Amino acid sequence: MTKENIMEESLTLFANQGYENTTLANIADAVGIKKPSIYNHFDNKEAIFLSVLYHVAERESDYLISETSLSKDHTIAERLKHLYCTYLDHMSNSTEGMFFKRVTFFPPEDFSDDIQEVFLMIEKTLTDILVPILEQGIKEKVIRPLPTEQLTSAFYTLTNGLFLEENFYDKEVFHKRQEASWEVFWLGVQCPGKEE
Amino acid sequence: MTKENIMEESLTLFANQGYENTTLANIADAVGIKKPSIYNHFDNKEAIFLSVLYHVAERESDYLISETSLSKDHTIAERLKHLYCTYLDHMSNSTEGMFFKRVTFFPPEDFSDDIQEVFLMIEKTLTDILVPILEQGIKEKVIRPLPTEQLTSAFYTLTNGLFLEENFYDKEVFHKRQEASWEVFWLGVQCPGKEE
DNA sequence: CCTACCGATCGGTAGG
DNA sequence: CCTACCGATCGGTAGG
Repeated sequence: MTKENIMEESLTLFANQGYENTTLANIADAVGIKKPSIYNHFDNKEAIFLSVLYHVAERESDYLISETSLSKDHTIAERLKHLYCTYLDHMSNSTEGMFFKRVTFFPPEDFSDDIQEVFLMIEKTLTDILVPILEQGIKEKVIRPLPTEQLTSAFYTLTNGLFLEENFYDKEVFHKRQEASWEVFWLGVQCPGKEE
Repeated sequence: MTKENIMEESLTLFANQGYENTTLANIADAVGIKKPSIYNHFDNKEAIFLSVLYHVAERESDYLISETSLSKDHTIAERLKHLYCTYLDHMSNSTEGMFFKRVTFFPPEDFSDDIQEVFLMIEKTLTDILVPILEQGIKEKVIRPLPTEQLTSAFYTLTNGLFLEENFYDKEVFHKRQEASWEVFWLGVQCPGKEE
């Protein structure tokens, strides 16, 4: 029970301040115990981080699979847009998203191998959701017959770009950017002659 | 002279390790002086950061103006692509680029206002270069007649996305991503019926 | 520009 | 799960 509390509070602190700026005293305070009591549950600070990292990785994969997919009676455009919006909203507004952004973009040096492993795993989960939609879109002649690798690449660049921008614009401007960038992406990806 | 050395070495350390993980002892070692001597040139650690931040901001604006523009006897496509490639290459391979990436994505809390100011200033410099090219492109019917705000927005999202991806892919994969994402952007921005 | 030093805080330990 | 404590290191100061 206490162990789960330590992990939960550590996740929040790592997400908001980063690993290096979070002290064991911060964690103990958040949990409501004294600092040395943490050592009843974890060997050291690094062990807490790794435990949190792999736990979050699992939860994120589950989340992506269950929440970002849209049933097959929606159009390709709707399914792609839904994936885009849900993924962005999750990464912007959840503690897990913040944590994941931090550790992937500026990994604490000691853990860079573990973090890369987790990153590639989650990207693979997303790719597995994305590729069937794109292939279906190409088959229906809604999406240009470009290599799927190129299409997924452009999709990831789009979402990654908005991650960064989310830090600098207020909600309203960010939402305009999100829509504007999506529209240009969609124009690029759409089959010519199919514009609405 | 020593003051400039302190700023130069601090820039490198901040770029590679981040502000919080750089100690005054690190800086002093890199410069080749003892830690207290730093206080002959700066009031405290924060003053070093702000000094570096604004100095780099100026240099970056100058760089953008002088290096990313291409003379008017190139096509719109060439000028846009050149701006894109030059900007990305600079952000990926220079110490200044690394510094910017760090501070814009996870700003040290105490400086978030200053960092936002610098980010918006540099974005404005880039907008002033970008908008005339886009307007010319629309006039020549090479670029879709979308609002320039939407076109610049998509361009920034594209570069920001790659800006981050450069951190977690090797050079080869990154270069493929850079090309793939550009092509989709260009397809979205290009006037229909003008595809090469 | 240096030596010598400060109080605060870091991750972690001893011992109950 | 706690009190009491460790050596190392942090940003910063005194004084020359």
